[in-house]
Amino acid sequence: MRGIWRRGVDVAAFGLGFMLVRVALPVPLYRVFDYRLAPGQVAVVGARVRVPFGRRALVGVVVALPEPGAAYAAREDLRVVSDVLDAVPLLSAALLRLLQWTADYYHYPFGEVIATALPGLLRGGAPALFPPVVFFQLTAAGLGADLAALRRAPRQQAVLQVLQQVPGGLAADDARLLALGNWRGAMQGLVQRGWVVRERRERTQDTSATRQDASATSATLPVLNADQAQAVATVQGQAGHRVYVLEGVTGSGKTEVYLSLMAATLAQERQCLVLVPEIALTPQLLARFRARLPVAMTVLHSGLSEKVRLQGWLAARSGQARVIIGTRSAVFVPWAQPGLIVVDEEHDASLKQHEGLRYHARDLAVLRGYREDVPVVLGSATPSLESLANVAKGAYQCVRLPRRAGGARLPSVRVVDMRRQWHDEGLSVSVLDAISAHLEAGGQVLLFLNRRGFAPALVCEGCGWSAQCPQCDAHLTWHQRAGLLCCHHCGTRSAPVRVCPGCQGRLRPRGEGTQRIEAALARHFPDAPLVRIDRDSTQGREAFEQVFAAIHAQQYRILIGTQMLAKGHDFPGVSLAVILGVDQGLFSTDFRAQERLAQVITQVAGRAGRAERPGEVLIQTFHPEHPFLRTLLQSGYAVVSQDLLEQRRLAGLPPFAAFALIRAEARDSALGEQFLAAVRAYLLPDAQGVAVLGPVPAPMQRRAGWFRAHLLLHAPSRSVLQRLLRARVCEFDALPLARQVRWSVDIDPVDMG
DNA sequence: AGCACGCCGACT
DNA sequence: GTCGGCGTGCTC
Repeated sequence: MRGIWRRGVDVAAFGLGFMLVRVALPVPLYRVFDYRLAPGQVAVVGARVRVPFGRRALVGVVVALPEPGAAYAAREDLRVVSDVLDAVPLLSAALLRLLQWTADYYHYPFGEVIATALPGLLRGGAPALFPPVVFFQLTAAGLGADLAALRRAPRQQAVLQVLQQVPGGLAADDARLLALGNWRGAMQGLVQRGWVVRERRERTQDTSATRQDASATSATLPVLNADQAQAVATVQGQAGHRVYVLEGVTGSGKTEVYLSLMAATLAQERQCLVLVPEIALTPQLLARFRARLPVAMTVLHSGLSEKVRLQGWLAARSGQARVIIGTRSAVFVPWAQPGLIVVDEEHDASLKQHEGLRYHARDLAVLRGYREDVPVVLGSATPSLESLANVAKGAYQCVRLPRRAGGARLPSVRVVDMRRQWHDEGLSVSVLDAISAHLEAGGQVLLFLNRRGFAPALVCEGCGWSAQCPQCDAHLTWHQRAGLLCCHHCGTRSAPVRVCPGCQGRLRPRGEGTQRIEAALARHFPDAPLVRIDRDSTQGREAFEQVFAAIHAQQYRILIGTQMLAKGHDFPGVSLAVILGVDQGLFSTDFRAQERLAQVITQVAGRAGRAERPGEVLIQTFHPEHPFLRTLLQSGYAVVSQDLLEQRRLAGLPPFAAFALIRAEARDSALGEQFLAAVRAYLLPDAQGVAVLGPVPAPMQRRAGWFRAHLLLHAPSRSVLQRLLRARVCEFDALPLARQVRWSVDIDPVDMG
């Protein structure tokens, strides 16, 4: 045997042509595949390989090097690796183990888990190198050129000036160029003068995604108040892995605590990974970090171009990016020097992926922190019941910031009883009066309603008919601005119906969406500039940024919006927050509805009165006596969440039990349930301790033309549940009807719909 | 998932 | 007589 062995058994090299690699491929199959290496090929665990698979070629990742041993004789038929794409592991052994665990826990094919963890370009086989970039460099003539000669071409002058400061040349995506705005025309002019040459260059390090802010040349450490200092000391007092729940009321300065912990981590030459629930939260967090930490940072989320995403991913992997800010998929990003994981807004349901590999980024962050022995900080003003239960168990440690920073007071919260007063288009007199008082006092007013459109239904006055989605079991939402009926479940849009098709009666919008509230407010307060912020009004990220800048500049006095408005943003000028549409949350059948309602009320309420001005919060409801609302208002989230936890414990619901939801959908109404009946029959003989409930039609049975059904598995613990599912989910495909339905397994489902 | 093979209806 | 429907079988 003439194999080359480096790093123990991690390297397979040609010897007598019998080296094997075990490859995970991006196919929905619960297994891996063995291949032979051709003479001369070398592959390491974690490297990508291109292999023949059936009639096609696929890119997979080497996950093990099986010993040929005595079994080799039987394996001469193995196919041969076509290409080894990485000379060094693209994915470390530690990351592969995390991905393997993810595949096992969420019952998803390993190869597909790996594929979701890789940037698209790497998945497709692109080299793991920073993409070449266009460089601009001065010629000798350009170096000696006189700036004054360009007096009549100020843009060229500006570009030349920048280039003369950087003799090595500048990349087209360099911050110093981007800062000039529209520089391309001017650069072209300089190229034509013969002062600049344009060339493509390979690069070994990222020059854009990880760019560090030139202004933050030294760490400006935050000045912490006593609570913050205590929080930081608690986390720093213990080495290695621990999970901390940083429970900080809105305005208490959680970000300052993150910054402090990050600065200490960076000082130890380690990297920081910060996860946020939404893309929209990354720019402001990045800006705050950049202003304070003088290190290269990168952002990773699905809104980036493939090239930029690859750069960021590689920068994290190489250690060039010292801070990585990302949405949930960033939990899988490789890093060279693990240091600290922060999960911001850890209660947010967006951290759970709701299709494909249905992982929870917070839960995986905790596991990853454990595996890599780094602290994990879960931050929220309204921690999830899961995290609070872990605190109660002693598994996580709670660190509190109970006061607003800067001495700001918490807002006063009042319930407005809708039954006792006149209201207009969903706005009560009390609310209208309060808005007018706050506007007069110079404050901004924020109204929250988690429903887009003008009205959630269009109903006939005569016979009660209402416009229904042809694809879903749902009302169409009336969008007055666009003049369209829209389905919020499948995206169908249709021209409005003018009269009732049954009785020719008049149609009326029923209920309120943000557009209707906007229209009513515009009528009541014609002089107050108003802005609506929801998915319909604020498309694209720059639109979002611009609107927020305008709000900060007090260009708007009234803000009306959906959760887009409620998540994590600071509005220092807002003195009144009004929360509308809480009632459906009070009586929802979803066992998480009250937790979510408590979180959203607390989060929106936190938007009011952040500075010296005391804020006011109004909650409009037809059920002011509801015990949940009373407790929330009298005692706050901390008490309500403990109440809800106790209810969950008594009812045997998560986090005191483990759920898995098996979903199936088909074009034919009965197939999904029939398939799930087969799943049930398959599981039942070994389901001791696990309640198999259903199959039942999903709460909204038809959606986008698919009939949906569920099977709910309810176990006293995750391990009991996993014991049943292990080695069984991978057999579901062999059950009758499996090929005629779309099925999926959702472990720890967040959305039970 | 792809991509083949294989056996029954309406078309040049 | 073929083109083509999607059932089912396999992928190292």
